[in-house]
Amino acid sequence: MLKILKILQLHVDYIEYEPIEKESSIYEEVERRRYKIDDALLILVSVEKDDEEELAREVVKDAVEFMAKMKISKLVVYPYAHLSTELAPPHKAYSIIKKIREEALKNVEVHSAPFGWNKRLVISVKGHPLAEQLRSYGGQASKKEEQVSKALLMEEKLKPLWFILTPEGRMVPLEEFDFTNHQNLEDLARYEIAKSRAVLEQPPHVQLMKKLEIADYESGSDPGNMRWPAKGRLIKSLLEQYVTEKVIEYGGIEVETPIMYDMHHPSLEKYLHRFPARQYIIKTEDKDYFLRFAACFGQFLMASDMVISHRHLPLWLYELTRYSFRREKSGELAGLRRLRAFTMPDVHAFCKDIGQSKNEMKKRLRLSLEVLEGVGLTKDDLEMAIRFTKDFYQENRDFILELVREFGKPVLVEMWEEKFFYFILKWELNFIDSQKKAAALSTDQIDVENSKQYGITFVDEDGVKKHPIILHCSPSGAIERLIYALLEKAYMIMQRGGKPMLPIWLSPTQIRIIPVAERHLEDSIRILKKIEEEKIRVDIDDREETVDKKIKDAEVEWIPYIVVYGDKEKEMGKLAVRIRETGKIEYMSIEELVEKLKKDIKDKPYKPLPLPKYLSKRPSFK
RNA sequence: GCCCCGGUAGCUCAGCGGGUAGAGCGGCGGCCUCGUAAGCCGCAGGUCGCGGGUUCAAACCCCGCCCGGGGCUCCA
Repeated sequence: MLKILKILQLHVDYIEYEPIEKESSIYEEVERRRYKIDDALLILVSVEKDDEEELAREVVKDAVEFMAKMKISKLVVYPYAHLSTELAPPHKAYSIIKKIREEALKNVEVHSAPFGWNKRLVISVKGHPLAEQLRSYGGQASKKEEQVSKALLMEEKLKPLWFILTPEGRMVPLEEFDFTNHQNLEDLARYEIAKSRAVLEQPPHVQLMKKLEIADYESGSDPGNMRWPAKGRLIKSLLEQYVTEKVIEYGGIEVETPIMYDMHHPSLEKYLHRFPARQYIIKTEDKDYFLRFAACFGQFLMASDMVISHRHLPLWLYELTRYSFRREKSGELAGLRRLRAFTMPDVHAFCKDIGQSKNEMKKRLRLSLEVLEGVGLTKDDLEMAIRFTKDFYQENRDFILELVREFGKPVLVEMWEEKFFYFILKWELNFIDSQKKAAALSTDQIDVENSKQYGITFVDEDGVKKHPIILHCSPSGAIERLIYALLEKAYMIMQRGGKPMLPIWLSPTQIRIIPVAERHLEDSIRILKKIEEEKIRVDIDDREETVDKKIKDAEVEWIPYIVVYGDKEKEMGKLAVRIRETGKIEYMSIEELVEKLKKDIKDKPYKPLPLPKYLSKRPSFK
């Protein structure tokens, strides 16, 4: 059994203590009053039985280094017995604490809380990730320092192994894989492991989302909560509808659940504590609530009240959350890539056993690939990552390989020695953006714990109540992130000299009609009405501007089809259609144009244009 | 949360060794009725992110805060 000196190290806004009464046979003389120290590093020291005095130097060295890094000038040494059940005798503890103080005094301003007293203690810990750390010193190596931060405790134990798994079934250690022709996969691996970044400019999609009037920041709200003007709302709404339709097509059952939950609900409390991310908290007179950060709670609470038979399984419950909230640290927010309020389609599959869950997972990967493809992202735009435990891999090699084959390209593998969250396997499809950053879109995972936590059961063939296995899948990832990916993709096309555009079914205006002169307006309106009847979003630039100007404005809006209508067309009985994709002008009848568009759109959802059809009547959201 | 960069007209930005604000685009008005990426002329429009300080004087210097970006950290 190795003994280590335990220290809880806290970066505090302030600490305030007041000696109340003597508590130990050994104590220091001290004036009984309130002591307050601002902006300091507080070390709560607990000395255990076999701790050595030499450790004091190490403790101080470590603290001083940290203080220099964080620009903290004051150190508060606070004897704190409560970190251990095997305390050293008071005289020994006191001498080690004195030693720490002496060592520290050589380098920094030291404040010492008195030893041997019961004290009233008030602290305010700063909110950054390094503000709270449990440190241990000593042990056999006498050096190995351990950094554990609350909910992430488990993660420390975990030493992931990285591989690339090819569709042929080769499991290649990362450093041995030849990334030629797999640039994006290499970028993903680097992003996941090395976390290398060297970008200074703002993500390109941010400028595009503003310019195209899709989304913008809203300073009147919390950062990471966007505003969505008409065109953005339309695109988002179409995507929401599309994903929902696809899930229902695959057998999903759509439900809706509340966006806020009781902080102290027994099932939720446990789950909440396993999540390091911070929540939005809503305080009311009698209770505190948190805003959901996923659809899980509502669906699990619902499922726990359902009467489910093995005959009903697999059962897919689906909800599209508008919104899910995560109060991400401010420095992590980025345009539409990472938000504090986001729209998340989430479909859970309740399965009878592992066999069934594997089967469902394969279907869901197919669903996800279909959804992303429908949105305009192909496998060339995506890289897959799979994470699983060693045990699961050894027992399920074939299954894992099937997933890789479905994707059809080598994938990044992260293998854990042991399970640490609630899932044993998880895959994601990642988009690599123009800055080489990876963002997860679709994902699915096998959860073997939560049905117990939430008391979700089904009655099996043998009449026994059992806990199902739960799959958590978002077939598209956050809708906002989908838009981010589309805009980043368009930007990359632009960089290569191509013309950026959105998929035609998502383009707010699909056809713009430009009358050459005022006398062509009447005919143009007739054409507009005819096209509109076919459920196509069409508008008309009736402003008093030159044709050139109107063309330019339509191009800047990425409108896929621009129709110029003047004397020539009137005479010919055909439309001059400028096609964005090819850059060519083709002559065709209204019917031919409609036909062409319908071919583009296929079975994708349609919504009418939520803006005035006459550009002269249309305000700008800029 | 910390470190770095930025915030000036609706938008994009210039001005910043201190001396009471500029351009282009957009908007409005007028002329032009126009043929596939910006027609011409004129006008209006600004608490210089917010608050405090230094100064005879602050967009400019100092402090605090807010918003955006990047990095660190993290991503259930």
